[in-house]
Amino acid sequence: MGRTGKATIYEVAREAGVSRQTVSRVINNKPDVALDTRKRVLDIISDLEYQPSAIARSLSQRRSYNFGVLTAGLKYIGPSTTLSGITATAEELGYGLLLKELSSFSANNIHPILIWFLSHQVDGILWAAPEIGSNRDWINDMLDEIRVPIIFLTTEKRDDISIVTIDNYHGAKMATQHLLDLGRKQIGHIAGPLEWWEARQRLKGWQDAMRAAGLKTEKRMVVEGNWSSKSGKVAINQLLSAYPEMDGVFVGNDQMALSVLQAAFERGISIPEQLAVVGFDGIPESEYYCPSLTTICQNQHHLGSIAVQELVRLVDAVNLENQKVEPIHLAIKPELIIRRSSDPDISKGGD
Amino acid sequence: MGRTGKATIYEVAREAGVSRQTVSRVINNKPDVALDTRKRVLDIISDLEYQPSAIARSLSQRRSYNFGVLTAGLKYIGPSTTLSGITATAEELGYGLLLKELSSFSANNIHPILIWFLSHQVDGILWAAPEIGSNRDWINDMLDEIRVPIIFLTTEKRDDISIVTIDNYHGAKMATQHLLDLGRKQIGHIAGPLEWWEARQRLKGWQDAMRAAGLKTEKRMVVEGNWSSKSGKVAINQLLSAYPEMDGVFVGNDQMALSVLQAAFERGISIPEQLAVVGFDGIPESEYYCPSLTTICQNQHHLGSIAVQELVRLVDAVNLENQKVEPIHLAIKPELIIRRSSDPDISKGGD
DNA sequence: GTGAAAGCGCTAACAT
DNA sequence: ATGTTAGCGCTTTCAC
Repeated sequence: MGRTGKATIYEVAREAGVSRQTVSRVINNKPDVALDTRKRVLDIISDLEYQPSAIARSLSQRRSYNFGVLTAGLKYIGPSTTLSGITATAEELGYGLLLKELSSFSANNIHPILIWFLSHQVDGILWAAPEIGSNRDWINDMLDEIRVPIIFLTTEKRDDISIVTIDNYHGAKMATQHLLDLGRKQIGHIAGPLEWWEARQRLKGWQDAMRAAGLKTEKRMVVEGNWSSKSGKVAINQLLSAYPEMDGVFVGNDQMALSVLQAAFERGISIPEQLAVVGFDGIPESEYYCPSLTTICQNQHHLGSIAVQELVRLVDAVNLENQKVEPIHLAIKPELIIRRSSDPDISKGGD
Repeated sequence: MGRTGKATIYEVAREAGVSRQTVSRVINNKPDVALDTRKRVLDIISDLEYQPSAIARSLSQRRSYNFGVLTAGLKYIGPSTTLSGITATAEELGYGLLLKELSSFSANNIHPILIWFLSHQVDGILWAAPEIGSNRDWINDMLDEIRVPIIFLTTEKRDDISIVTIDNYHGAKMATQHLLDLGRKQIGHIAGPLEWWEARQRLKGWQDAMRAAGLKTEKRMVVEGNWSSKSGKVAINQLLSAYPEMDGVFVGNDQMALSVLQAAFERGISIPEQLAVVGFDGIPESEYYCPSLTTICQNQHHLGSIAVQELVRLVDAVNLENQKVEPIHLAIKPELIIRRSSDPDISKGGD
């Protein structure tokens, strides 16, 4: 008949000879509708190709069954993989998603985004942009303006908010310890941009692992990159000059590690014999580098998925049980994947 | 005062001693409000921390200023880069985004997604999932159910829908022609999964360029991969056996090309001297491969951006000028980036 | 089991 | 320049 979405609950009620509430009960699968009434209504609904308006429902019910998601740096594989985990799990649990992306990582005009989410009656918010510089400062001022549960990903621990993150510190320690276990003692580090909390955690993990092994960490052993392969190339060249006796290097991410391999190749440095390399992230390509890359694998898809699950729990707690829940703090442990760039005994490449 | 979002237009009207309509005029920046009335209302608004409800506005206005975006494969860099272009331009042009991701590329349960978008009063839809197998078949049945403008990305041309895409065919011809210009005559191809329209276009570009050069294309010169580095490794090994005289290869994407370089390295095949390699995509890392990779660069961020711009044009045309517009067909030309994997005269690596 | 009335928060179309 | 009326399409509450 009329095109989908044209019919309203009122038409259905009229055609079925019942009231709008009865139709409402049917479409929401509520009890207290006689079996044959329900059937009659369902028939009319399919006849009329009736589709309830989510907007009207949101207005009346004062909730939308949607979450607001704030992301940043979608063109990088990490954030987009996390988002992918978010979409999959939200779908599974019956929630839709409103998406905003920060135009720059350190953008500070947070208020309009929050307002936009809230004005759309989101049931909860996922703050999936990384913590950089002072881009979490707004929390102090605005936390109580937010009337819905909110979960922050990849954020330094604080007691007043819920956080789900990867344990970067632990991952970095594992990476460094792996190099130490291989007998390396001159271990450098190419850090991510230290404005990033994650980069600082990884640096700290390297430092603490070195110190725990009785080795000292000097300034010249660390160079800061910006996650890009390009910056990695600059960094490794600088590091090789400043720290020529280096026999192992923990690189802040796999992209920068790629450039370390390229530089070594160009200079005739053999990997892993002369220089053992460990990356961080575990991107799929890392297995196909020359040589394949030892790395700390963080499952960012899982991160997003867990975050949604926890957010749903918070929302349910508030709505169903009407109880305020304690903030959640989860840190997912990453995993060491040993490949040829650190261990010569590993077979040559992916196959 | 009350927490943000608590106050309604009614409270503001009462406090300011005007009607709701006047408040509405103020918040929508409409004319016909006296300067001092406007000021008084604005003061009350900021006193009460009033925030209009986007939901109520959507219901009443029968539009939401939001677009529905369907994506797929966010964990891959292509789709997520496109999404990034979409978010940036949507933000710029004043639109919000409702996001859905297909759980698998070839998923066929499209109807619920469409219904979900429409029930949320989206002003338009961006279909940003790639065309694979028969996953566009639904268009025939459902196109007239969709009451809003819709733009398809990366879709084979058809006259009844609007399409914005990269010109894959042209890119593949450029890649192959580049190898021909270098004097190579034995040129193989590692294709993407041929279920994908893009993969078929790239295959066709290779074929046509070869034929135009008077060279014949045989079955054994082509191996099908699935875009992953892993599949690329299998493919290049197979190709080297079936087509040993090969002196150039056009690889369907950069990830698979990475494995070609790894395989060549392991077998002692020198690149580009013995085998010239061209990839497709132009991912940032490709510059840092060993050796750096010649590739066809497609600007997917721009693709997403253009798609949004065109969608806004369609929406405006319908709303403002109330005119039906002809479907749009745009094909963005990709760009050849020459690096060391095809041309030995190029300097060594990124620096 | 079912229905009537009131309302969610806003805007379009008309008054004045 | 401002106000009134009547919705937008649904759900909640309470009555029957």
